[in-house]
Amino acid sequence: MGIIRNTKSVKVLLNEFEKCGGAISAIDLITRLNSKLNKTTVYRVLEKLEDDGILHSFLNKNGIKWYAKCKDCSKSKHTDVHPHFECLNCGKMDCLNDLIIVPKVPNRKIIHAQILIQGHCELCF
Amino acid sequence: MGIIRNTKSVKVLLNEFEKCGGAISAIDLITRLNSKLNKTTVYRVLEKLEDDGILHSFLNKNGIKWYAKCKDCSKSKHTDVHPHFECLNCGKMDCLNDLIIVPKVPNRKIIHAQILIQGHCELCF
DNA sequence: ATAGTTAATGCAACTAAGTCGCAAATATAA
DNA sequence: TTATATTTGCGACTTAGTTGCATTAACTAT
Repeated sequence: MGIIRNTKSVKVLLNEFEKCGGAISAIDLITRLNSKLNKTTVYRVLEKLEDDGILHSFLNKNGIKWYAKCKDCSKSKHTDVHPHFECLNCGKMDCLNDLIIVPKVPNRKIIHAQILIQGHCELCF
Repeated sequence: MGIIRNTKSVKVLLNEFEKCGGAISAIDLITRLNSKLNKTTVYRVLEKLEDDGILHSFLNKNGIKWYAKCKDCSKSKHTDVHPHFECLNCGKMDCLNDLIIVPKVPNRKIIHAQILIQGHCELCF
């Protein structure tokens, strides 16, 4: 999988992340780009960009999918395991820089971890 | 909110958690109990049991809602903030006992945190 | 540059988890 | 036992995300 061709859709989507700088939900992207791209295309390109280590995805407290740019990930591994912060007031999502120490769990093999911290952001403080 | 009347639905649902001992997804409960309870009722009673601090809910990696019994929560506060472990092989979900130290985030008020650890469980090890 | 190949796109129809309104049933208090 | 208010079941609905397929566009080799 992963991005093979440098299409208009890929450019449009990456540009959106460039402009905004932070995380964006899939549905929000679909709304914003609905004159330029089809819903299905948005979902498919996001998936590929994630496979390629360019974006990473995570869910908010309602199970809605969000995407943000990766810092140091590649096709082979997503090393970038950081917590996400969800503002319960305005709904904004941020990637936090802190690395999380995932506790060892006896008799279990840990592959990945997702940490969602909820509260009020700088603006809604 | 919260449970007011001691109805059949409440007993049936709590009994299911008693039998199983662990976490159960809402859809799984609906399937298991579909001869006894209506889908809407299941969702509504689960919500009330959560309000009452008897159950807590969390999402798996696909955004599917799971419920499990609380240990020391009440109507007024859900203190029980522990990580959940999702087996990527068999789909089982477990509550882990470890308490997680949520990192402080400058300029933000932290209200809650959700930690989902993914990997292989004891059986799928 | 051009034609041929293969991947990407758009569209419409679909899936599935979860929600809502309302009438009927049932638990509790008086 | 009756009155009242909550709970339940049902059907219809909502919405994020997926699928199949025909069309279009990007890349490759000539």
